[in-house]
Amino acid sequence: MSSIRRLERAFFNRLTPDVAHDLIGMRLVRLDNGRRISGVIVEAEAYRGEEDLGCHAKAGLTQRTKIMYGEPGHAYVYFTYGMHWMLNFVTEEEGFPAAVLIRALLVEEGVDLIAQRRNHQPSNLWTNGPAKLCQALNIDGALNGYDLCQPGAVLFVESLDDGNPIQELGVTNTPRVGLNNVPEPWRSIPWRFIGMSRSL
DNA sequence: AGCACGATTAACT
DNA sequence: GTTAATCGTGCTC
Repeated sequence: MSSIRRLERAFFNRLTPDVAHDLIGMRLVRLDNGRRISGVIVEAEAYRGEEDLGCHAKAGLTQRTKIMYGEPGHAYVYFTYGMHWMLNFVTEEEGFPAAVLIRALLVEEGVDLIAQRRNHQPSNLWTNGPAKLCQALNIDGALNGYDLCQPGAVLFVESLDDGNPIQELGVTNTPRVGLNNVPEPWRSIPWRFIGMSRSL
C-alpha cells in the first residue's frame, strides 16, 4: 500500500526531455478555493535552451522568458493567440532556460467544476489540449512564476511515494506540435511524450 | 511606432 | 479540410 507525495524540486532539476518523459502518468493538482481539480498527465513536450529554435528562450533573457532562466519547479505560464494560456514547468539548473509544456490530462477530480469551466463540452474534449487544460484548471498569468514545490502550493504534481507515476502508461515520443515555421533539426526533434493505456 | 506571428481552439464548409 | 478570433512579444524601422 503506497501513499502519495508531491514532486520535489530535484525532480525538475534534470535534463528536460527526461523530466517530460517522467511526468507522463503523474497527477497534476490544482486547488481551486480549497477544492481539488486534477488529472493524470498524458502528453508533455520538452523545450530546452537558447539553441532550441522552437523554445521561447531562443530570444534570450527577456521579460517574458526570465521565468525559464529561474529556479526549476516553478510554473511558466504564457499567453498566446490573443486568448490562450499555456502551462509549463521550469526545468534544469537555475540560469539554464528550459521547460516542459503540459499538453493533455486525463481528468480525475473536480469533474463538475471542469464541466462548468469548459462550457459543458463533451468530457473527451475537456483537457486534450494545452489551452483547454488551463481553462479547465483555472490556470492563467496570475500563476506565472508560481513555485510548485512551496509548502501549501495550490498547484503541484503528485507521484507515489516511491517516485513512480500514479498511473503506469506506456510512453511513446514524436516531434513537437505546432512548430511549422521552426527550422530543422528543432522542428522534428522527438521531444513530445505521449502516455498510452496498456490495457486496450 | 508599426508589424508579423504565435508551443491554439472552436466553428465552419 | 479551412479560417476567424484576438493581443502580447520580439523584431525592424
